[in-house]
Amino acid sequence: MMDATNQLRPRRTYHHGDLRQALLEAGIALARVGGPEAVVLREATRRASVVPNAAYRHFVNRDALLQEVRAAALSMLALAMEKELIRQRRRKQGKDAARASLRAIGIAYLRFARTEPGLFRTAFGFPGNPETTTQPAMAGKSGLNPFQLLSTALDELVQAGLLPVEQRPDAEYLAWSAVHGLAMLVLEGPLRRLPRAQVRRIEQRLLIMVEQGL
Amino acid sequence: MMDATNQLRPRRTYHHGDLRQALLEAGIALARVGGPEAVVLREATRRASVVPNAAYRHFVNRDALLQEVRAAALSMLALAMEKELIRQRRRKQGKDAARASLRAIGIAYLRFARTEPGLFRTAFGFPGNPETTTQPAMAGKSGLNPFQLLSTALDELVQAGLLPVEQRPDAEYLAWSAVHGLAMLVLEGPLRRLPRAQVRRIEQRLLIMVEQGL
DNA sequence: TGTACATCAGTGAACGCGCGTTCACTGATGTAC
DNA sequence: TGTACATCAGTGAACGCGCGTTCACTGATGTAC
Repeated sequence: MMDATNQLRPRRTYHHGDLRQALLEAGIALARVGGPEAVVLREATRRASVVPNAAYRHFVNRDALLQEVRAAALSMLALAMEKELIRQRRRKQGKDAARASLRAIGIAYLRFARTEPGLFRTAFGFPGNPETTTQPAMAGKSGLNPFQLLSTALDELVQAGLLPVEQRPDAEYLAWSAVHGLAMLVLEGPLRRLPRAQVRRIEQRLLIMVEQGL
Repeated sequence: MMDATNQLRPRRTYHHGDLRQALLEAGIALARVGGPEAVVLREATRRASVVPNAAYRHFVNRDALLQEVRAAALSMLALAMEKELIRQRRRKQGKDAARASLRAIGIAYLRFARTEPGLFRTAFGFPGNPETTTQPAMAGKSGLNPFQLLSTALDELVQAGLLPVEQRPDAEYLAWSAVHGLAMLVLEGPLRRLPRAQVRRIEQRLLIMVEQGL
């Protein structure tokens, strides 16, 4: 976060300095708390201590801002996945490492949904096809977005001989479905009120189910 | 649909006859086309040829109407599941029948999401805990709601010796997650643009994955 | 069987809400000479 | 180095939007005697 930029108090200068960035950060903060529908243009400008229509110097409309917030959320998830990949693969080789990769992706996804529900919903909770386009803003350090990281993990599984080549095509959709579904049910479905510990156990079992079932 | 009730043209009588039912049907029609957010009180009253506030004689507020629409959607899904159960279990016994039951639930769920996306989203696409409460309005002919039908199928699996008893608890959440996730990805996620045939193939594989993975 | 009256289910008019967005503007910045 | 002027990034005021919801009302229905 910038200090002089993304402020709530009135500016001294007439010009803001970096309004675009400030609006984006405000948008991310809003999404974090309330999901995509909370990304309200007027509120973002309020937080940047700027008049509502000033936003139009930097974004063609509200949706443009929202898309950038979404890209940022996807990028954060990619980063979290990369981190978990390193952690899970530590001291592992061959088949173990391959299994650890897929597991890491799943764990990071489910944890992101749990710890950042607003951003998760912003990333996935409304129509859009974020995963197929390759846009650096959605990626982590590796330059891969979450979907591509999953694909890579599955490729690894094939190379390690743990997934038959003929099962490889579209396998990301199977894995993704399971993990995404659980995330949604926990987030805003009937599993919302389940105790955290129970949810964690279900998560573990789900990941095993995917591994076995693929 | 009633004919004299749910009309678009002005009534002859001052009283409507069955406004409550007409509003509910209008609400379902709206949900069918545009999902939960399309269930707009004013539009429902318009369709019933009635002034907006007349709705308040029958529903305490918009949300009350929406909840009834949702219950109706869940009930329709339960009905579809019951139908598919009969179809899939035909001429099957023992283990085959048990497997067919789980399969039927999954198939019906995925088909409902595909053919009635608006109602599906109304049933599951927003916060709420519809599955745990036992409310007849959400149920099919058997009196069971979709979640309970899934539970029953899993019990059957245990009885047939296809699912270890110790794996039974919470198994519905695993199965549901997979199927729900795919439905969401197809409906408003990155799989939206996939050709129907490919989606069908993925659906088949997903159901197999669940069966194997449980 | 007829009338008086309470109850019910509609009407009519109006609110506030906060949003996204457009318009014509002005203060600040940076560049050419 | 100083000045004139174009460009840029903000301001100020206002819109229409359609919604959910409240209020005081009136026409129709059904019930008690």
